[in-house]
Amino acid sequence: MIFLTTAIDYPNGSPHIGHAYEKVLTDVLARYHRLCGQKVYFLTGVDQHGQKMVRTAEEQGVNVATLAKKNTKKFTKLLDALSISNDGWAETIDPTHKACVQKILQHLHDDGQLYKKSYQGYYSIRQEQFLTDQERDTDGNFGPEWGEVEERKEENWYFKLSEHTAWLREAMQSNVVGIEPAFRKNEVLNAIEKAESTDLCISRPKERLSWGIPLPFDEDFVTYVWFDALINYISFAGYLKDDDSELPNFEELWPAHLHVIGKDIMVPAHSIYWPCMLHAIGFSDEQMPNLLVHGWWNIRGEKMSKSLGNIVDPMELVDAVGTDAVRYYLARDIVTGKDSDFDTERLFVLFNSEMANGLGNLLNRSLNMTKASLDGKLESYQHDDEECQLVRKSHASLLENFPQKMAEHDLRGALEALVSFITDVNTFAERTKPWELKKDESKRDQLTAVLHHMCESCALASILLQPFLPDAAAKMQGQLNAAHLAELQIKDLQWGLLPAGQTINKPKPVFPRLQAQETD
RNA sequence: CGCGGGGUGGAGCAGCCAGGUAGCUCGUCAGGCUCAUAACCUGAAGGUCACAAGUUCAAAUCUUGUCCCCGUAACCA
Repeated sequence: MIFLTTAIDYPNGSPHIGHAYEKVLTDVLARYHRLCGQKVYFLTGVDQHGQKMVRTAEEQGVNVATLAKKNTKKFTKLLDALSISNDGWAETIDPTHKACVQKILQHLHDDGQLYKKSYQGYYSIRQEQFLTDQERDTDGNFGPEWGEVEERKEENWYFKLSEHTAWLREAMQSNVVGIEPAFRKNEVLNAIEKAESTDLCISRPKERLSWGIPLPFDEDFVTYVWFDALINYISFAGYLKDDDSELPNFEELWPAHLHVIGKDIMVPAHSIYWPCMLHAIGFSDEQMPNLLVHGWWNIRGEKMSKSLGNIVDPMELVDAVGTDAVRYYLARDIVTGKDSDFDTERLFVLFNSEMANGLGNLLNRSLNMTKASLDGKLESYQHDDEECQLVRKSHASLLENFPQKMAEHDLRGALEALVSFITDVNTFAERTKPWELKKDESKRDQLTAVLHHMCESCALASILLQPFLPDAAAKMQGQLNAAHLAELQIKDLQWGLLPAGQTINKPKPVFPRLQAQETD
């Protein structure tokens, strides 16, 4: 079983293009694994607890639970709009999750991993954490990034993070916890040093924050939001579930094949806290998850921000250009792990040239000619020549390259391989000129061969496109009149997916060209 | 010397980890084709791969140094 997760989003506002990207990235991987014949469990969700939710609710003058519900809906709507195929849905206010978190806390408490102590120091309200001298700037002050800082003394519960850092360092160096891309690992190793000297405060006094999961052994406190949120990866995977629960079978899912996360939450949450938490709970090295850390979409070289007014709303984008174009662009124009520039013009250009003009047009011309000159039926044929062989060679090399790129999580590379194949087939059409062959009845066998090569190529393209653009792929298969293609797995793919005597359906553009610039 | 990322034809980027003819998309110029979504195909121009030194038979790729740019300042992916 391939267990894939995204980060769970913080619904104190509307989703932006970054949220959309992470979902699409993970969805493409999930669908690809399914295409490989693997069982997949794809989990995504929302992190509804935490002080910031409370503050946002106060600002808007609504009940925090109401706000959580309202904003959560925006995220589920986005999943629909993007055709995300998640199997599970994680909401941290779910009682099942709460029960699991409390069981884990109790276990850690009984195991001596937690202790209570009083701490006096400077507290950043915005960051919801106490500050140490390490956070002071060169002048000895706390910078503006911490917002309002006040001196505060309070008792809290701590997790003995420092007792696990030696193990973590070793685990990181030996790839027990895998991190992609590799260059991110250094950041983690540097961050471990800091964790060695500090334990993690995992509670917040109820008197000042009641919106959270109460500690089972101390009613005066609720759980720190990260400690709560990270556990979603196992709680919704069925860890410590009740017998009558409908959650999946944990032993089948765990460890997570990949936690797909953004670069901002790698350190410390996912690369320090999370492995140490699992280690403390009792998970072995073999049960450690892997991280796929993706980059950010910038806007014209600048960070996306509300103050700059350059936030890209994925819902508006889907409304304007459609699900296919958004999915295609997010998968196509970024190197997994790196940052990229979000550019609507690029979206138009790439989608129009590669999908509409390239693949869509290829399918359309192939079917039209098959319809017009062969009565829509691809009979068996004898003809073969060098041009046909070239197409089959390109077909074979795509079948080799595409899975390789996907295995490296290189979505862009996989799509480039697909586009390159499409170009080869279009070239094939130019050279063999089926529109001339049809004028000579004696060349009917050759014409059939050419059109079959074109349609066969479209059949393969439709299957490889499935993880990226499932709706478009289905439309292509509908026009090819070959619904059976959707049932095939990667290992089944070879030349000859369309049987002799295949009749095709009426062609209709699958990828309408995106028109002009959007009106903003 | 906090940490990290980056500097590649007009634009945007890949390639760098595992050195070996510099690649992709768009743009520009010229041509071809007409089955198709005014789409498709061919050819051309255009780069001292930031700079310098080093290692090597060979460096965009490895090492060292220098100069620039951008994050690390949540809106949080």
